[in-house]
Amino acid sequence: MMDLWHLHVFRKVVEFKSFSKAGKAVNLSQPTVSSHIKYLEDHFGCRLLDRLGKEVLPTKAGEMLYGYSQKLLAFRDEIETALANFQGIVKGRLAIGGSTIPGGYILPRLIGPFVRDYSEVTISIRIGDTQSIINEVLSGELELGLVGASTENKHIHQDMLIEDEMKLIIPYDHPWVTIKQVGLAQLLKEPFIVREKGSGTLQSLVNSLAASGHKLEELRIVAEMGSTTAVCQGIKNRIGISILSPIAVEEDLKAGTLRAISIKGLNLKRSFYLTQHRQRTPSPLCQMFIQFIKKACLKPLFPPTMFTDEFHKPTST
Amino acid sequence: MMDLWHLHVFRKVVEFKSFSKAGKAVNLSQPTVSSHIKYLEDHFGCRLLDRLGKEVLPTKAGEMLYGYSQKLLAFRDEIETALANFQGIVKGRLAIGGSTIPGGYILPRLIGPFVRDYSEVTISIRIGDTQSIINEVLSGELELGLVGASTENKHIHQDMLIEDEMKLIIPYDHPWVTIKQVGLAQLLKEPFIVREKGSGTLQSLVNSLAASGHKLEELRIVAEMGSTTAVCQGIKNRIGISILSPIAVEEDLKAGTLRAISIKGLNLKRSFYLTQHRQRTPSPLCQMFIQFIKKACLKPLFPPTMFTDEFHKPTST
DNA sequence: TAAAAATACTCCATAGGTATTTTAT
DNA sequence: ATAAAATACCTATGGAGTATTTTTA
Repeated sequence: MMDLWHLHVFRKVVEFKSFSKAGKAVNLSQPTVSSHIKYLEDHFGCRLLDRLGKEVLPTKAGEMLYGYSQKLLAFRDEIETALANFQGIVKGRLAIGGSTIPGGYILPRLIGPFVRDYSEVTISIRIGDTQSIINEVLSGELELGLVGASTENKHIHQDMLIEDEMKLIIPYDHPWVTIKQVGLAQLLKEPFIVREKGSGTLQSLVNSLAASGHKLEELRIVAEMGSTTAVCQGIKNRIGISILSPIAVEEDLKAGTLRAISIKGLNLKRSFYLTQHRQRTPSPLCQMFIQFIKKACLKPLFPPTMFTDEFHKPTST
Repeated sequence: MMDLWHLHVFRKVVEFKSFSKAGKAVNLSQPTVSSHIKYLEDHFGCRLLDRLGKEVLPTKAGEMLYGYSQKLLAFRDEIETALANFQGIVKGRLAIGGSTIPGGYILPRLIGPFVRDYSEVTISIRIGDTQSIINEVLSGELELGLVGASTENKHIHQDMLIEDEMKLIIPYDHPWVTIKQVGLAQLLKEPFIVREKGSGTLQSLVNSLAASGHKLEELRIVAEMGSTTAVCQGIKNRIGISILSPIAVEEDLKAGTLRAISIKGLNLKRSFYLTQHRQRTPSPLCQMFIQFIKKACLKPLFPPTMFTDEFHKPTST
């Protein structure tokens, strides 16, 4: 089969008008060059070079092949450089998926500095429930996910990125705003709003309760809402209180319209995991992004003071 | 060095999503396919295919390479077909040179049927003296020439194409029009016009005279003209008579304004030769043209009756 | 005669094969 | 347990070398 090496040698012969000079140029002996040219001439079934003794000149067919060779070899070089560049260069589109909290609050905050540093990058964030995000990572539609722990799929690799501790969220004028910690027993009597079944937030709550030996049914559930925002509105309208991630209600906590307090005897910590396909090789862009956000998550995204009274003092700047 | 074969195998793996299926498709064993892919991955320094067990899918880099491979291999195929077609196909431009008579009268008549048969052909005729035509054939500017015999250049191959017999050309009212043959002795007394020095026509005349033991100076030369047309005008204006190729004055012979007669004791035959570079491979187009005009010259181009009285009778159609 | 391509031959690097192991479903 | 890729190892083709002959300026 004709290959690029033959054409490369041929090209050199045309350029040097000599077999032996071309041979020197590509570190081949003159007889080897002869055999390459012979191969091509046999392959195409026609003479490509006229050996005039003094110099070697291409025939019409040789001229055609020379022109084509130039283009073909130039294109080969283009491929080489394109792939070489691709190695290091952070460029192109990165599709990330996130469940509600990561997709709605964490990722939007993380990608800001990244896209500022790498202007040729487009990050696409897709929000969905943990399971559908994981499915899309499996299928390859998404290269990366940021979700809660998955059901241990063999093809999924997860790496803990960030810890989140849910809090009891109450209106600013709720009687408990002055209390430092509420007991679990007290909570069970309060009207309570939950996220819909299947949501990560509800799942985390169920897990936490179970860890303390309780069940969801023991709560006085007065409403079930389809989104964090809806729950939030429910709280503000005094329908009930709920357990949410402070990250999701940061605005209201800052504004003072909602307050976050801890519950004694209930571990509400949960983690979000960087989620990748175990076998698929991440693109350099993806690798760079992972590196970037891991570093970014070393310094806390959300100031620890956010949930203290200190945090609610008017800012001086 | 990366070659097209690697890319071809790689492409098949991507398409079949399998090393072994790809191997079958290109008649290679699965381990051989493995080694090809390994070569490419080493060459580019990155993983190109993710082996997911169930199927094999390209990485981002693999996708890039696949796209490029398609183009590169398509271009390779284009080259193959282009050169394959070039073999048989009569197409393109053919540069031919001719000295005065062939370039001005013979070739224009010959190429007519050829360009009619091969519509994608352009014939370019360059007229010049024999020596410059031969030089251009040597340099490759012209692929073919039609000229008188050359000075036996080693690199020139000549092949007799057509014979021409020069005649004494006289005005229609010249006293000799009724005579069948003029003797050489009579000719020497007549006012005579010659072509300029260096012209093929003059050279032929000198040669013919020499063959009969005469010299040019014995003629009563009254004028020297730079072209056949000029000589012709000179004859019509009774400046003198001349020896020319009847081919060049065909129109006047037909119209009866000039007459052509033979000269006893003077062999005025000369030949025109197809002239090629001995080492250079002629293009298929050139080969085809040569074949064509050789066949065309078997039937006389100029009717033998042209120089008889019969010829001058009014045509009935 | 000198210089360059073609030819003859020799050799070894490697493409490709078979057999087997490893890995993943 | 099965199917597919990786690995190990072997073989043989042909790419590339040296030496020589042929060709041509």
